[in-house]
Amino acid sequence: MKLENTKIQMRKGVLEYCILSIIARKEAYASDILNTLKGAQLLVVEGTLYPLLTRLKNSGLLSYSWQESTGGPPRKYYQLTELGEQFLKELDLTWNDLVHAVNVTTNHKSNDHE
Amino acid sequence: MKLENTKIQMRKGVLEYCILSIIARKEAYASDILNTLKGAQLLVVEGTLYPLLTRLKNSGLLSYSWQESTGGPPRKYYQLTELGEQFLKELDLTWNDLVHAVNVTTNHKSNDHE
DNA sequence: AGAAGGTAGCTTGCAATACAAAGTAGTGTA
DNA sequence: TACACTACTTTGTATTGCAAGCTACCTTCT
Repeated sequence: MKLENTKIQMRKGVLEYCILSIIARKEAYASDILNTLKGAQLLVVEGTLYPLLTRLKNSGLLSYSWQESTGGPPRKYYQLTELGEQFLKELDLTWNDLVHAVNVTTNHKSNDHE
Repeated sequence: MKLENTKIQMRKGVLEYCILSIIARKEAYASDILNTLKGAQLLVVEGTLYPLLTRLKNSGLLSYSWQESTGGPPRKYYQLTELGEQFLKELDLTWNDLVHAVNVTTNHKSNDHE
């Protein structure tokens, strides 16, 4: 039972929420998102992100537009749709419920300040 | 994109942590565990719990003993092994890290008091 | 004694998602 | 043109929760 695997499993299911939040703040393309996640110690790889972005787009939560980059290939910038913003609000509540439920179950004292 | 599905996905990966925590406090059998989880608004079904308990036992984190019940069939009570207790300590940290990372990413203000 | 009801444990097929790895494509520079 | 870098995409694999169905034990009722 690898701790690293447990981290991966715990990460499952919350990435959607994180990614929608990142995009909600400011339209972003994949590398932006990966770097923001990395900055928060959430290490995610392309093979995860791209299919996820596609799923969110196909579900109507995201839209995208192509934009020229300053010196490389064009980039696919994503924005939240109206539906996406609504959904994100639900996810805020859902996440909060989950944290509360887990902390109650584990009798966990959160050190989180925010 | 169903919100209910998102809840399920978010739940994945944290149940192991919750279950180990419940058992760490006091040895328990499956229905105990299900009821405790239900009490914390974590609805889990037998099809999830039994394979999970088996996996944890096979990984050396849990041990079990059969005990007579007061009026029904015998029960399988689980306890944490030494290894299980060590692992749970790691999970405490891991969970805390994840909550922090997600809250940072989502700019989430936790309403959790604990 | 047998049936019914309740409790307890178990398994399997399916769906969803993260990872690892490999590949394609556009732009700029040597 | 070839190479390096950036950006996007896809696929096979592994893991885990859910839904559904099943077996088995104990007690009570007929």
